[in-house]
Amino acid sequence: MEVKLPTFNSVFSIDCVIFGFEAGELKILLIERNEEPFKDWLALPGYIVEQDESIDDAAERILYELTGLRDLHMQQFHTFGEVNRHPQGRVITVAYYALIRINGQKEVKPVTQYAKSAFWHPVNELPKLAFDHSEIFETGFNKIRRRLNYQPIAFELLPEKFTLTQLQSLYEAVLNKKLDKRNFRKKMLSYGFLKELDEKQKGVSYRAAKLYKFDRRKYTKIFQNDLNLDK
Amino acid sequence: MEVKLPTFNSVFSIDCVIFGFEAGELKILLIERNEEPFKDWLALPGYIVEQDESIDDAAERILYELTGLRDLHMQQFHTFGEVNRHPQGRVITVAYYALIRINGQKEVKPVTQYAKSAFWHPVNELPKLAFDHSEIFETGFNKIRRRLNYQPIAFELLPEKFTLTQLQSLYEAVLNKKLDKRNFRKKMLSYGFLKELDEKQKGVSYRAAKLYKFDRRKYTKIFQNDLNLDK
DNA sequence: AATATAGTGTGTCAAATTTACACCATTAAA
DNA sequence: TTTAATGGTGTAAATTTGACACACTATATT
Repeated sequence: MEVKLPTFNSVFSIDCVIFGFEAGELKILLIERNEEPFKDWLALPGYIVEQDESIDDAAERILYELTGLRDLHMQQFHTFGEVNRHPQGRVITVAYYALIRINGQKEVKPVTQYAKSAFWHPVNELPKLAFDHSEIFETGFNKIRRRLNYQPIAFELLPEKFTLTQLQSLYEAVLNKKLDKRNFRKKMLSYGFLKELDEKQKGVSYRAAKLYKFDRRKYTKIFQNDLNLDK
Repeated sequence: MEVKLPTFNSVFSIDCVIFGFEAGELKILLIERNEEPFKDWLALPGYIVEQDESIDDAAERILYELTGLRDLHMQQFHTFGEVNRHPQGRVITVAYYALIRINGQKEVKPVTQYAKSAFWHPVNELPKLAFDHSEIFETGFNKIRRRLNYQPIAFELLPEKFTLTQLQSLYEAVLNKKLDKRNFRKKMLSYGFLKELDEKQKGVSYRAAKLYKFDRRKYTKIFQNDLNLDK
């Protein structure tokens, strides 16, 4: 079949808002750009979509190239299509978010030349970012804030085994408000998808807390009747 | 500043899922295509974004050209970017929804040649649509289903003056389940953003119901502290 | 050994919200 | 006048939410 489509000079890109949680603080991944425009500026990891890859595939590839991270569960959340959002031409960008356990070991590091470096930065006190990336970040942050209450996204940010206090402080960081400890625990445990382990926290200089695991099978069993919330 | 961007043959389009409510049924706008590919098929109103218009502007323009409808409050909900979703090349599409009062008078009618006709079709019993439009519709329908509970979208579908029974049957059509009349009314009225009018329904052959209006000012006053849910 | 420190883990009651449930009232048409 | 169709209303039980304080435990310090 012949291709009859108009051949505009339209460019598509992906930008990623990758959240992590470390030392009680919510962080996102930023890169230092190594290309014009906005050379040397801080930006969200993002790049151009190739002709022969779906946008979901592109999101994974681009994140990998700019940060070395793979196999995240990325979720599209908004498309930004203002005419002048890119100084060099028409670029429409699809924004994705993902959540990840920050692992002290695993260094984030660009695989391509497009970025000089990649690093975690607390979401409070973010500097001004390249392009409209500050707006993209805000939109994404609002998105996960809302989803926290009806999607099990918190557990993607925590280590596999976590204490209820860690879980609570994550909720507090995302929602930006204090929660009541007893009510929080009562509620979380009442859902029935947290599995209490026989293990305790280690290396703390105070009474060690019990560790829990998120039981995804139970979760989906409990919520299988809910509407599909993705997309 | 020189344009250095790659010049891929990427095409952007917009597709619209326009909901209406008539005779107790939820409907969407379909067009009959007048162009290859999928000539003569039914499809969502959609077309290609121009170089010099934002995607939000494009959505309004395209909807107008294909259906004659203007000034709807359109809301982006998802971007579809599979490589082979369009048989003639790479086309990424941003999907929008809008809600509108179906007005017996106001005929929907294409302004361009791209569509032969435009018409309302019940969301149950939808035929197979062109491209991946069936999937786009499903995604959009799920979206408004969810939003119904925390955005005042129901009122965009109803006439300015409506009865509580009409409001309830709209909720039932969107959520696809029966609701309890007394509880529904109690709840709706308790919000305080419905204004009871001194008027009654006319032309019915049974006891006429009171008419109500949605008071948007009160609504925003009540919910101004909520998170911004757009985007 | 005693003590200080820091965070863990737990229960109850009041208030608010949600749910289930049925019958008389009104209007127009037959 | 009767029938058909829908409008409009209240209460009680169950569930959920929200407020609230203190004893326990493990380690580090003296």
